[in-house]
Amino acid sequence: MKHPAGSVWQRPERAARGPAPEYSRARIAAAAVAVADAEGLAAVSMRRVAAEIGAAPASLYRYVTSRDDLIDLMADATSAEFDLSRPATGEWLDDLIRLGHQIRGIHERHRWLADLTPDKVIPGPRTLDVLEYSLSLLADLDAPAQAKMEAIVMLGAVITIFVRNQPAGTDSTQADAQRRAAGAGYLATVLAKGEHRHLAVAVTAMAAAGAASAGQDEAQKRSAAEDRLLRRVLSGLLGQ
Amino acid sequence: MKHPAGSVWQRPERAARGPAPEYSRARIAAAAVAVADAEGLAAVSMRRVAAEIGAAPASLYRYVTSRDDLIDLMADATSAEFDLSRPATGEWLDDLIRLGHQIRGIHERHRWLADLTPDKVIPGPRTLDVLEYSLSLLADLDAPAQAKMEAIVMLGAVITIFVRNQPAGTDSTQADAQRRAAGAGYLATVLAKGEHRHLAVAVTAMAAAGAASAGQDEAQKRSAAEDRLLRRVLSGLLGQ
DNA sequence: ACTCTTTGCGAACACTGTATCCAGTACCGT
DNA sequence: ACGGTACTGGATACAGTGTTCGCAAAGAGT
Repeated sequence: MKHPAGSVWQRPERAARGPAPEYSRARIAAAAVAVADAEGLAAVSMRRVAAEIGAAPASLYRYVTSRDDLIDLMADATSAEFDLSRPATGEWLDDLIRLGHQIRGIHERHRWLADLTPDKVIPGPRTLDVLEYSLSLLADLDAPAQAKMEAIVMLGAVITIFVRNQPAGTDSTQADAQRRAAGAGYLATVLAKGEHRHLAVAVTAMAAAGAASAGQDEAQKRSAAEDRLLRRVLSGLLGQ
Repeated sequence: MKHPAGSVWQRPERAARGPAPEYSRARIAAAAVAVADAEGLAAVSMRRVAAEIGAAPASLYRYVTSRDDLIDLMADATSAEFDLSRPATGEWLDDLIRLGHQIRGIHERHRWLADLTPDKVIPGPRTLDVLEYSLSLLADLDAPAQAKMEAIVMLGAVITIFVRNQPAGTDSTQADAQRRAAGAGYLATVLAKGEHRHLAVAVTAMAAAGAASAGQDEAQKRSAAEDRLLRRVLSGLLGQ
């Protein structure tokens, strides 16, 4: 066999025989996360991460069978930032919203998470713990297990949308910002032609709302609006 | 200036002077879409698309300034497949669901659409037409324009999730399927350890539902379940 | 007919992920 | 104690990738 089968998580981190590894998955993942936080997911190349920890590029493949594996490691590393200690309060919607706030915080710390395709990442142990915790918040709710799962997936998806539509603190990559601006420019020229009546009013409405939330405590208003939207979606999915 | 500024859509397709272009954006986009349909988005490289239309790799850059531009072209090309002729019926929820069915159909024909990051693609003219049409379906509904926009974005996002969680007809790439299987394997070993009670019941429930929809007319049931979920989400967002 | 702009393209650059091979090392079973 | 074994880190190489540059040819406008 060429590669030891299965995901990163099934392979033992340390081999039975042979010299002690010089690095570790955790250290590699941390380095990769740091690079992604600072320069975006595209900057996370095997060579870059290897250089960051002082290793040769090919050495990483002793810890990881592919770049996808590395990204699995990164994703699970962020899942470790959840606080899963707070038990269910009995108000499942509030609990879910609170969980949403955690997700949002983590997404803001690691904006590259929004670039991941959720179902291409193999969930690691910490991610599965988060999933278990999320479901535990809904344990007392009388709903089919499938609906609960859907609601949790939805929670993540909606928050991803929130984060994406939020102007990045330090604007992602310069090229990305340029593309965004180009898109806005084209939209303006199309709207100026006068067709697209409904789109025009929607765009101006959204622009007004965006300008309103430019202030600092206006960010709270935006957050409140997001909470309201989340409540609607979740209670639409799970509510009676 | 190095590059003519702005998105693909603002630049004129044909230059005023000089020889007539040998190819066209439409033809390039069509070739790229064909490649993506058959072999996935990763197979869409400049060299590949160029070869497909019988051009040299560097020639594509006369029509497109980057691969991102090419993908903009591809995305907008799929938007042309919408039927925007059917006017609003007065039942906005039904109209939205019908629109959802169109989205779903297009996503099934072009599974790579699920790999796109929606807000990194600059919407082209056809996509803006679809947006205008979508909003027109909600014209008579008394709701803030922003909420309507959110609902439409949500509609697309939910359907993307549907499509992703659907076993691909001809399974995407072989490597992708292998990773999926690896993930399932790891999940099984974790669940076997006995912790993750809630996750265990959820997973078995989803597996049972998945097995049930293996049959042919059982696919209709799944579709019905999706419609129900969509209705809940949308009426949760826009309903009174 | 002449000029200019634009086209198509060969070649090259700076990357990327990854496989292969090799020397050295530390454990295991004897 | 000591092979043999299984591992480690790494140098090198390969097949791709997106993209740029410079240049010959060719069509449109004057």
